[in-house]
Amino acid sequence: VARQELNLGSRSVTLKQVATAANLHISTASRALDPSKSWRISSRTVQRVRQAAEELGYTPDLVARGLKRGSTTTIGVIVADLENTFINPIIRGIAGRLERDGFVALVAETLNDHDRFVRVLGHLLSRRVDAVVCSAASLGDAPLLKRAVKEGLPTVLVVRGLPRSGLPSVAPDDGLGSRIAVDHLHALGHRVVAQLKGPGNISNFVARTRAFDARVAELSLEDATADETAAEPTVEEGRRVMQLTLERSVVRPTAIYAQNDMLAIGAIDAVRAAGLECPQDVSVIGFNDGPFSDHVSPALTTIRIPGVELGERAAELALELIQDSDRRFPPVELPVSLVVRESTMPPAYA
Amino acid sequence: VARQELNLGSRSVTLKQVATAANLHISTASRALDPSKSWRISSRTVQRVRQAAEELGYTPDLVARGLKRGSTTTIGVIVADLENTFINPIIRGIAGRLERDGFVALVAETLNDHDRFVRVLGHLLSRRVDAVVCSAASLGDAPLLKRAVKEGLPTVLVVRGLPRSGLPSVAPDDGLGSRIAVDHLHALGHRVVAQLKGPGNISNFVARTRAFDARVAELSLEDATADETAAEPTVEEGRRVMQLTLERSVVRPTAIYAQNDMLAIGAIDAVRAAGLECPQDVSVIGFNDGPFSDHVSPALTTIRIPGVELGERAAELALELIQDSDRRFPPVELPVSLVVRESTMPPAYA
DNA sequence: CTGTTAGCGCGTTCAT
DNA sequence: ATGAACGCGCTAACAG
Repeated sequence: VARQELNLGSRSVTLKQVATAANLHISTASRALDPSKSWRISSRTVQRVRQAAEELGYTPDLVARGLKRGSTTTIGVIVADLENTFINPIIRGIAGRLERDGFVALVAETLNDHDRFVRVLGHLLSRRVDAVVCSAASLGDAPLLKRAVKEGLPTVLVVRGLPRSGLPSVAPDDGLGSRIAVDHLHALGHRVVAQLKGPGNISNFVARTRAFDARVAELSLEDATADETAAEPTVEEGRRVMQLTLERSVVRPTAIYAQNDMLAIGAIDAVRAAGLECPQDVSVIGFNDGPFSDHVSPALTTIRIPGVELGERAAELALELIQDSDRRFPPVELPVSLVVRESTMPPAYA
Repeated sequence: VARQELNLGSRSVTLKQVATAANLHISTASRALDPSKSWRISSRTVQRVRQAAEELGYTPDLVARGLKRGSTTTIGVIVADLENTFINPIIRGIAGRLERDGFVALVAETLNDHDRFVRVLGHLLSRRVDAVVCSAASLGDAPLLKRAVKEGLPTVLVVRGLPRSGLPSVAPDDGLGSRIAVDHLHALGHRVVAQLKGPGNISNFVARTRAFDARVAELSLEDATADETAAEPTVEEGRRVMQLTLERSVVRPTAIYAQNDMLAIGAIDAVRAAGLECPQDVSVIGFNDGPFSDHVSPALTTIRIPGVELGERAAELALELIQDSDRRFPPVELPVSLVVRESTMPPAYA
């Protein structure tokens, strides 16, 4: 019994050995073991082969199969930064969806460095991955990725889209998120707001900025946003830019729209460092609702993106593209939603 | 220039084509491109081959190479749960170290399910990974992993060791961590303490429990630990067990040793739910110092494990094992350290 | 239904 | 210093 559960298959047992053990030709064994071919084989033979395989502990060599078939049932996943925990749900979603089809994810990191991006992509190409799902695209990366597509590598963007590139993408509805955020602050009574902008070379932040500006104008709110932009979407940068916002604004905003949770957390730090309180003096709303956003202090009001689903949908597209690489998919935008917690409240004067 | 940067190599360009373009035999081209063989080739020829490869955009087919060489420069990484953000630094460490040697990590998840573990391991075997780094081992898993070793798959454990299994491992010094934690609470003046135990089938929690018990006895502290153990190291379970601890203890502990940060966060929730305050009424110390532990409320006092380094060292061992699979490594224990933040303070009566 | 043959792309003998 | 030939393990024609 225990013996059975531990049966992993032997690396060294080859299909030929199975065939020999079953007194059959290797290709018969091959077909017997392939569910899509075994109907051509007498069921008695199939049984015989299966049993021989079982007894010897045969494991198909996926490398050899990959060479022969020209496909590896592997897809490359390119992420910007593995320490950025909000991508965990994305990876989970991708891996989960892939598993159902027997695919596996090869995860590689770019650290937002373009040279690394090029190298990583080349490496994945070299590994003959069947497709790539990329959540690390910066705005200048379209030509690079299109080059990969031209090489016959199906490519799907996730989270970070590349507008007007024609590349299939699955991204959160950033415009909607900004509008929901601004509306929330407006409804609470805030009249002077500011945003903490993420890097301008990432589509999501551009879209969030634009939609925020538009909504703020529509609602005739006062915009106290600083000129400075966060160089990276990190806690440190959030702290830095928030400090600048506080120092330089002629009239202090009572609410901050941070373009992601990291920036929001940094902003809250800066608020405290300035001797103020969040949310009493300054409300802060974030974006993403990553792990822990509900446990920071104060619990973060934020825009939730459906992380796992983004990953799943992206993997799904990749899988379909593998089947038919000529298919075209319009960009997918998944809805986001408001999660109200403790970091926002009506302004003091309301 | 831009053209150059985008040069990813063509999937379809084969070594043979390069050889033909250079008017050479394929095996000469092969040697010319292999740094460890190219010294046998006239440098003029090497140049010629390199140039041809460059111009055609040749990319070595790592699948074919893998089949031929019998190794894939790929190592499998088995983790319990991708959503558990404290493994991010581990993965980062592993991937970072591997990259230096041109290796790549194939990440797979077990969800702490034994059947999945078996399947995952079999799959990695099938993919012919050159080694496995596993941070998902439960106490019963030694036979399974040893089976893999017997199949010729170098295996190293990271974070979660398997004592007396003989399997190489790189883990935090859990005993030290417990002692540091208890000493910290003791130094603050606490006399009645309790621990929140993680699952008993994971070596780290067992070791932490044992060392805690020993230290508490040495210092003659009163132990108000509940019988109940967390079924998983999660916030929810921390909440549940802490509630039980509060309800059932005859004399309420003034300080809690949570065996990881998740449990600690849950414990703090439960403290609040009971109408108490952390740290004023109950101090809480955690373990791991994962991402965000410094931003929860109150900022968590905890035992820091060197996540990235654990990953790096584990990858290092795996790499060495690949070179010489007969090598034996004694278990490595990396030191942990106390990080004092806001969740601990002297007891009210001190 | 089953056996035969021919490679996938590459590295490594063994010759020359 | 280079070429020829073989085979890694598997699958996909093409027989029969």
